[in-house]
Amino acid sequence: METLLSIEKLEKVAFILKTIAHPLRIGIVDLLTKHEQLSVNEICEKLHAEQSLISHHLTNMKLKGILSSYRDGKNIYYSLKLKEVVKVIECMENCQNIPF
Amino acid sequence: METLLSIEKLEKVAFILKTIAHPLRIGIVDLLTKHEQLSVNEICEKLHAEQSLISHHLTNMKLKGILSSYRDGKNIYYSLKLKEVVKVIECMENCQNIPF
DNA sequence: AGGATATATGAATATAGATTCATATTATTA
DNA sequence: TAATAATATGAATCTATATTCATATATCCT
Repeated sequence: METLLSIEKLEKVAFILKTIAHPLRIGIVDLLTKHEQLSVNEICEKLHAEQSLISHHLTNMKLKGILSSYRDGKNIYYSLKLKEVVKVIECMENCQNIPF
Repeated sequence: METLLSIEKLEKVAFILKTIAHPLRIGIVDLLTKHEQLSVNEICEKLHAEQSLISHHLTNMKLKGILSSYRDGKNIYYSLKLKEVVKVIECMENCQNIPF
């Protein structure tokens, strides 16, 4: 296949992009660029979303290497592990030509 | 909601990311950064994929403002319209820390 | 006009992802 | 140790997306 990217790399890139390509998950990344770390509850409140739903998304993003977490007492704090995703969002954020 | 991004913007960003977050579609964008324009058949061959499947993806990406196309005789040539998406892919491409 | 080539389209199916709900787990505190 | 708070988990459901297949459309060539 005559591409810059190997099939393997295509899939890796797609994998990461898919993992963030969702309004709530972008919201999570966005929050964690501004807040170093946040508890699940804080994220739920800030995004006005259900605990269970946010938890599923967080678990998933952690599993895929985008977030990390640690427990402190009753709370679990999440933070950004794969910092590169911020660039992706900034990139889109500054995009004037979004077609709508 | 206390985020950098408004809900509206979160959704726009997610919309674009979702539109490229797929191995074949990343392959298409990647090809079109190197080739100014390509016919459907050329894309099919380079990506080793079925005409109909590629056509669906192309139509979809065009609909969402990422690609444009023109007909020349029997062929239809596609090219990149929303150049910003290239940056997104480059960004991921140069990412050493992809967790796998 | 008829055949060949390139592409698009639509319906059917298959697959994956998101959301909800009920409940489990872990830690804290009275 | 019982009650509460924070989070996770799993199954069920809902929704969206991808793929395939058959066929339609457009253009070109003879």
